[in-house]
Amino acid sequence: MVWVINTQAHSPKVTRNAICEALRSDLISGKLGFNQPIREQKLAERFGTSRGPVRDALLRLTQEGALVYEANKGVRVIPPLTDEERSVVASMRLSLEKHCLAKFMQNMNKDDSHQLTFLLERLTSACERASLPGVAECDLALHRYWVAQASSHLETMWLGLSVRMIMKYSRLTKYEDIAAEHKRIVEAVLEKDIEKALFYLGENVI
Amino acid sequence: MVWVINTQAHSPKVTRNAICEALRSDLISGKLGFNQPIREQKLAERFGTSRGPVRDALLRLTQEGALVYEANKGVRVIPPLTDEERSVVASMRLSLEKHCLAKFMQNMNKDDSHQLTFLLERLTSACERASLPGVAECDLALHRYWVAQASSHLETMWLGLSVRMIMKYSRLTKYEDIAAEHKRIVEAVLEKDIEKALFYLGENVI
DNA sequence: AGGATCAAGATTGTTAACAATCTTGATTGA
DNA sequence: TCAATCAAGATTGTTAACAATCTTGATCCT
Repeated sequence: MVWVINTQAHSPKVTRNAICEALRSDLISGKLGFNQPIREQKLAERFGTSRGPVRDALLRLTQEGALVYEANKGVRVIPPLTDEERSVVASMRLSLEKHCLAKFMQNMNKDDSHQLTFLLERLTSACERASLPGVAECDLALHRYWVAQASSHLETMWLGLSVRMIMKYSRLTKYEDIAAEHKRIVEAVLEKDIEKALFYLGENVI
Repeated sequence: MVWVINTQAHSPKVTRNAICEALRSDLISGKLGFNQPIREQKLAERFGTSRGPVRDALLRLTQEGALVYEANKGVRVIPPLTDEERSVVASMRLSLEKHCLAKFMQNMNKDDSHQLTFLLERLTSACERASLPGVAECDLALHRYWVAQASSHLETMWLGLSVRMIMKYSRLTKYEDIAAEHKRIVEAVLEKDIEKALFYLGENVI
């Protein structure tokens, strides 16, 4: 995530996307409590735009599953998944991500390796700083990389699954474990050992 | 799906939803060709609203995966999934739907039975009429029923998976098979035979 | 006191106008 | 002829004003 929010009017292309990513980041890191209503006007002021683009972003996050919508009442943060729902979503995400990782490893080039190394370093450093928003975001960014490289079709689907999962879970895992788990995965990927990579991925995505 | 599209201004509450469902129906039934661009103004005229609600609906279908968006160029119908992608999506949908069907069968009441019978009849009749839009829609409506009853959280996710799948596939299956497959499933459900129901579901969702 | 009714404020829903961007096709120059 | 340039039209992006709906709290009646 390298988005820089532009409160000025210089690059209007990314406003919608930027609002969306910023809000998602807030949701993942738990800055917004469950069931808390989201007000369009507040966000419009925060991002220096009108309500239009804000509505676009909210609608998108709603469809992604991070927010729920009620007619004439706006959106609010979804209540957490039940354990049952969570396990279904996790198994879906795992099978999707295994497919993507395997496919990604077949076509991986030198630049991909550098990107992975970079993303892993970023995650490790966030874990050392013990910054929850940072960890959650870097974690997702790493996984997202190989999914996106494998299939842009599947990327949006993966996003929805992952955001829902991490909103419930990222509050109670140990930072050192996260860093170590991902180190194992990335090492296996760089060694082109598909079986090992998928195995460690399976341990990580629960 | 009992939505009645309101081109008049009398019940403005459902415009967004109505536009969304109508477009999805068009997409499923293949009225719009792959990669065909979708123009906001045309749709606004068709539904008798301004571009605002139309944009909302397009954005939602984009996130759902039926359309793709390019900055300043609007949306267009997604190109079909590759066979690889399709098999991943199918297995995700199957695991999601198996979970939901099992859960639904545990809590099923008398009204649910009637609904299922009704939806099955509707599907059968659509198959007899050999109307592709009708078959695709009734097929989805039946599956959607037990998913929605089991978990509204999972419903939106399921929709995205199913729409993508059916957009590629619904063009080349035999109508009699569809009716028969669903008859088997619903009968098993009404007999409360979970194993049998899940088995037939697995044969149907490919 | 307790509940119903109503009005004021807050919030979302819709619209139309305007701005920015892209596309298309004609024109120009070599 | 061919490519580059430019202008006109089409299309999307944004905005602000207005309409519809919901929420809140005060008032009134029993």
